[in-house]
Order: sequence, then structure tokens, then C-alpha cells
Amino acid sequence: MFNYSTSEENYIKAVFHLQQSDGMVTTNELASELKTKPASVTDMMKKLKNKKLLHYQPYQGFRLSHEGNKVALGIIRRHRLWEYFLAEKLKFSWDEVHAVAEHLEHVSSKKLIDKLDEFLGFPRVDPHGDPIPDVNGKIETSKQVCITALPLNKQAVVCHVGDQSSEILELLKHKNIGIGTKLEVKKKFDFDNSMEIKIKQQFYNISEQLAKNIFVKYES
Amino acid sequence: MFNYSTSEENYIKAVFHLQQSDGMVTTNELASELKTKPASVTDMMKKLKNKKLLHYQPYQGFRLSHEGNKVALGIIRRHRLWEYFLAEKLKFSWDEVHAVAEHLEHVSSKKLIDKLDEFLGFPRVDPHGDPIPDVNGKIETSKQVCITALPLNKQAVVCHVGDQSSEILELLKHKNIGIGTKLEVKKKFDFDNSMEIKIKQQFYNISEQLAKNIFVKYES
DNA sequence: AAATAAATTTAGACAAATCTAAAACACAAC
DNA sequence: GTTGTGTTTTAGATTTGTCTAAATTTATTT
Ligand SMILES: [Mn+2]
Ligand SMILES: [Mn+2]
Ligand SMILES: [Mn+2]
Ligand SMILES: [Mn+2]
Repeated sequence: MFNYSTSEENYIKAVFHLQQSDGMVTTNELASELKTKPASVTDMMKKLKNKKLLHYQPYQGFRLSHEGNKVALGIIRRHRLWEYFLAEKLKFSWDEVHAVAEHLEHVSSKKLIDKLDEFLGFPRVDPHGDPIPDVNGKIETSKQVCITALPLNKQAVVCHVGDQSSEILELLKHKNIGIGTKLEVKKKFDFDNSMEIKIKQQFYNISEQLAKNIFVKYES
Repeated sequence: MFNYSTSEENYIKAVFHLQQSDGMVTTNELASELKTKPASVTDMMKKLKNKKLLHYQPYQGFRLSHEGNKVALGIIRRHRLWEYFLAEKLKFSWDEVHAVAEHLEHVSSKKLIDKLDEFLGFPRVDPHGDPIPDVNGKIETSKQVCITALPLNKQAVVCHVGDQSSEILELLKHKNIGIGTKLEVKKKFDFDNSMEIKIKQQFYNISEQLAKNIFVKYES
């Protein structure tokens, strides 16, 4: 309905992501997420409260209003569609898409995004396996599970990766793991919580840190 | 080499376009082009002069420096590649591409643009027939001529349209004229400077105002 | 050459977004 | 229940880009 500045959009999106886990978001959390200072956060929160995008009482933390959530989902839709475009069409690698999408997401032409969506064939997930909101802001919440919680010898498909750095990408590439990879956990070691997994008759060892970042769905 | 703000980029691009015809650009010209006030122009010109992007002595008008020209060509490259993308891939119509490209052009990732260029197959002209600068900022200057200056019965190909409004697009569509259309001028009328042209055995009447906006190359 | 008009620049103000330093507040520990 | 610590907000300053109104310079008339 309305148009928000790049800065406002970045704050809105960050609140959205932080409140997924926390419920209520604090000033310091948001400041560190956005690499800015708490004072700047307070200023912006006042502004967004005035625009009725979030609920906020001084010292009480904040969360997005219904309207704020809708706006956030619009931004996330743009972000993830561009990520998909960059990876799929321009052959960007997995860890490069985020930074560029961070800018493209602020070009807010409804028609641009809906046509892009169509051009891409209405993709459901971005290159990191995160779901892409549809035209109406509806987001697909598939129940995914971390491989640390996966029972032994159960076939599953990688659908999401938590960390999105180039470091984790390097490691995943080396082990032939990507979104869509079929795997099963063969063994878990209590000593260091590492595990052995099987991919196409090959066995790989996975550290605890890595395992925590790999999420799967069961074969359907 | 450096990064410029959206505002700086809009000024740089506008100076580039205005100096094509005029050579030297004046404060008022630029203000009206950018729908801003002369005082704002003066402020920005001082800043761009400091950054060595243009030559400017108070009251004397301005023109881009060598460096400024390079920057301008980079922006125009981005603008026109996005216009091509929007028209070709997302099926935007001719008159819709400019407004969106006006925003996309400011997302300045070298890699993004070069990959986009490759993805599009290194197009040479945008949907309005304007040439797209290559990676090095080199621009193709094909000698085009307005159909008002075209000799009778000479086959030529439409390569550029001056005005880029939806109004002219409506008219051109109605007369089956687009970039690449082959035509020849059959008759010119001195009374109102209108003319009759032939396209694929069909005859169309063209007003003076329209003719002034249609540019062609000779068949090669 | 002086007067007038037009273009351009300066001066001063304002909104957006940020920061630092100081004040106010919440809450846990004593 | 007072004290202390960390969190949050306020106060005041800064940067960027814009504007209006006044002053200045250039150009055009008489
Ligand atoms: Mn962003
Ligand atoms: Mn993503
Ligand atoms: Mn622009
Ligand atoms: Mn164009």
C-alpha cells in the first residue's frame, strides 16, 4: 500500500527474523543484527510504531503488527526471488546471492516482482532452502528437522541450511551436499556428537557444528 | 572504482545526456531535467566537482570530466541492460521499462551486471534502440538518421525512437512500427510536413511530430 | 553606460538517518 | 528496600540531500 525507505525495510525485515525465535525483540538484539547503535534502533522503532508497523512500549521490546508482518513478507519475497534468480539464471554461487539480493529487494515494483516470479516458474524455495512467500504473502511451512534429530537409516532430503557463509558452502560442496541431496544417517558418535552419513553409496563424516546447520524433510 | 549515491548517479547521468546535445550544461537545464531546484543543482555540482567528476566554474555551466564520463557510461550500461531484461525476459512493454530501470540501475555490483549481460546474450541495443555500453564502457555509435531526412523510396530500418512515452508507443503499435521495422518514405507533404511511408505493402500516414521521433539506419 | 531582466549562487532552514554521551529505567543481588 | 549493573531512551550533533528566499553575477535592453 505504502512505500518504505531502504532503511525502514531493513529494520522491518530484521525484526521479522528475530521475532521468529524470540517472540519479543530487544533493542540490543536488533542493533547487533543490523550493525548499528541502540540509539538508532530506538529512533527507528518510534517511527515504525507511528506508522503502525509494530507494537512497542518504551523499555518493553517490540514485535511486528499484522500490517508489519505483511510488509516484512513482501520484502522477504523480493529478497528470495532475487536470490533464486541470481543462483539459477546468473549462476551465482550459493554464498554470493545474499549480498546482492540485499540491495535488489528494495526495488519495490509490484509488477516487477510478480513478473519475475512468473519468469522463474514460481519457485517455492530460495537457494538456501528458505521458502519464498507467494503473491499474497503466504509462506510454506514444511516441517523440517535437523539431521541431529534424524533417526538412523531413515532416507531424507536436505531442504535447508542454517548458516549461509562461504565457509560452510565450501565444506558442503566438498561433501557433495546441497539442497535436494538424499541422505541417511548411519551412525552417531556420542564422544563429539559427530555422525556418519551416506549419500549415493558414499560415506561422509559430519561434525556437530555442521550437522546443526543441515535440515531435512522425509522422503515423500 | 568508487561508489556513488543514488542521487549523485542521477545527476551524473542527467549531465551526460544533456551534454550530448548542448556540450555545456546549465543549472536550469539540469534542474528541470531532474525536476529539482536550481539551488540543489549548484550544491550537487560543487560536490561532483570536488570528486573530480566534472568541470565547473561558478556561473559557467558544467560538463563531465573523463572520469565522470566513465561513471556515466557505467550507469547507462546498467540502466539499458535492465531495460532489455524487463522487455525481453519479463515481457514488460516498451513504455514501462524505463521507470523500473531507473531504480535497478543503482544496484551497483560489477559481477551482477556482467553476468546479466552474459545471460542476456550481450545485447547491443535496449528496447528503445539506444546502444548499450559494453564492459569497458564502449558505446556503439551507428550513424542514424531521422526519417524526416530520409530520401524517397530508400529502404531503411527503424533503429531508434526519440520520445519514449506510452502515448507514442500506442501510436507506433497501431502503425506496426517498432525497432527493426523496415520502411520506406513514399511521399512528403510540404503543407504540414507529414509523410506517407510504406511497411510491408501497407501505407501509413505519419505526422510531423511523429516523424521527428523515428530514426533509421540504411539496410546493410 | 546604466537599467532591467534572467540565471546562478549563497544563506539559512529542514527532514532522514545516523552517532556519542548522558540520563532514565528495569531488575537482580545484597 | 537500597544498591548496582546492564539496557534503553533522550539530548544534542553530524551528514546528505533538499528547499525557499535573498544576494550576486551575467546577459539584454534602452
Ligand atoms: Mn536490504
Ligand atoms: Mn536466502
Ligand atoms: Mn535513477
Ligand atoms: Mn532506454
